[in-house]
Amino acid sequence: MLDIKLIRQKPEWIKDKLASRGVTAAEIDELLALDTQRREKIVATEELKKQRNQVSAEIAKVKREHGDASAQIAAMRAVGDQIKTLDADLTDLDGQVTYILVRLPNIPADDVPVGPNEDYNQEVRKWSTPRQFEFTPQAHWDLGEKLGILDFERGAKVAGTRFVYYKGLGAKLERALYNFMLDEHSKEGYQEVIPPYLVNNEAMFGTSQFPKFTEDVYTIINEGEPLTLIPTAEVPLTNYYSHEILDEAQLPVYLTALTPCFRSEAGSAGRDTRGLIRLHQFNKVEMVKYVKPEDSYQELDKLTADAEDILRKLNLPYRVIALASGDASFSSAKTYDLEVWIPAQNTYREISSCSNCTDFQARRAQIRYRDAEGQVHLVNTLNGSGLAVGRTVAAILENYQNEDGSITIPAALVPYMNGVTTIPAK
RNA sequence: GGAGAGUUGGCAGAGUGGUAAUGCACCGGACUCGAAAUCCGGCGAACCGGUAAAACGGCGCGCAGGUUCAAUUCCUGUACUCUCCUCCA
Repeated sequence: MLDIKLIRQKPEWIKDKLASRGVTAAEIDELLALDTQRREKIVATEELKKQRNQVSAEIAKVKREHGDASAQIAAMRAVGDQIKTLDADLTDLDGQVTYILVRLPNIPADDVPVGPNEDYNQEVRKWSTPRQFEFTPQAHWDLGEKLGILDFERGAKVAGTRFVYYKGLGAKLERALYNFMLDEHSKEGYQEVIPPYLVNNEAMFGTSQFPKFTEDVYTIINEGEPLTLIPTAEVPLTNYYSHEILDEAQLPVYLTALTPCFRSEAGSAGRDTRGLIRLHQFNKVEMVKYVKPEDSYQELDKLTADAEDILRKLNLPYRVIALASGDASFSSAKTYDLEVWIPAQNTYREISSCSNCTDFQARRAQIRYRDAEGQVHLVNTLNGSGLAVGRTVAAILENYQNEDGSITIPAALVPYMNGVTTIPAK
């Protein structure tokens, strides 16, 4: 959520900044008009409330002295009615202001490429070079099925399309990967947590999946109370400190968690229908940071480096993309995507997204800190995948495949695989 | 699932229709070479409006409604915490 005061002060700047994110100038103008009305009502109602407070004090005094206050009481009855009417108007205007405000995306940082979609993304750097195969590399789903470590058919039978079973060394590879990732992040100072996988609407609002993106998630109703299966651990990790005021000395806070992620993938029909790239349920190791505002961009670089480090240690070629303003997520001011090389598709595919959400989520979720002078400020929040585990399995299967269909286990993972160095061909 | 108790400033903790005591902590001053102790004074969450900045005002006793001229106090609903019972991986 943006600061309404900032929108009041710099409306033209806001319009310009949000134009490439699909926000029209008319929306901002409407918001400001409603905000002006709202503040006029506030002044009017507070004036009456002041009057009521003063007269009520008089009434109290008269009553204490056993006098007659019926004239004042009658007057205040009328004032009370006026207040009631004004407050009702105010509630209505508040609702209208909030409706628009919570649907405005974050302001892109100054160095973010401006553009409406992914065509305007910029490659920042590339690491390593894709391997040259002396044979035609197979897709990971073919490898996985042949090796008996992935079973998409039974996933579909039992749950539906976009579900999978991992088996045997496939399941162990997934487990090895996330243990490896969590260990690496722990070394960098992230505290490992196991959060709830179901969250309430307030949490979904705090990280701004709600109210705009209700279609993308699975929500279950339990005795009338909705709970949503987390689409990412960002939700429970970032809401961990919601409605709290931290001490400045506590910052920065680094958290990491492995969780399953659940996404309805509404609107992605026909895309990545095979394999591990786009499933309704997948594991992801997430990193979340709470930092002071002045540190947030430096922390974003570190966060991105921490995600990259996993790919480097697995020796998987990747590139770093700076997302264009129109391609970044709703709450992000600046996002780097990491894309890993997928040989069978002859392209790079997203495996991590690292974002600085500045104070956007902190304002929604009311996450603040108190500085040495006792002043209260919003924290900045960041999140990044480190990494999407299923996609990492896909990348390993494809990049580490041998001509006979066997898979060499990356050296860094061998200790996590109990010494297994190869997934043998069948 | 059942029963009871609780939720008030950084902490502790009173109040119970007339508009939030008190203690500790914190800040300033006195005393002192300095400190402690003592004394005097002050500050009280967070938020909103207002202002050039102030002043000032509103709100504020878990949350949401209601009754009332007036609600921390009464009524209704609800969340969470604790204790006991019940059940359970």
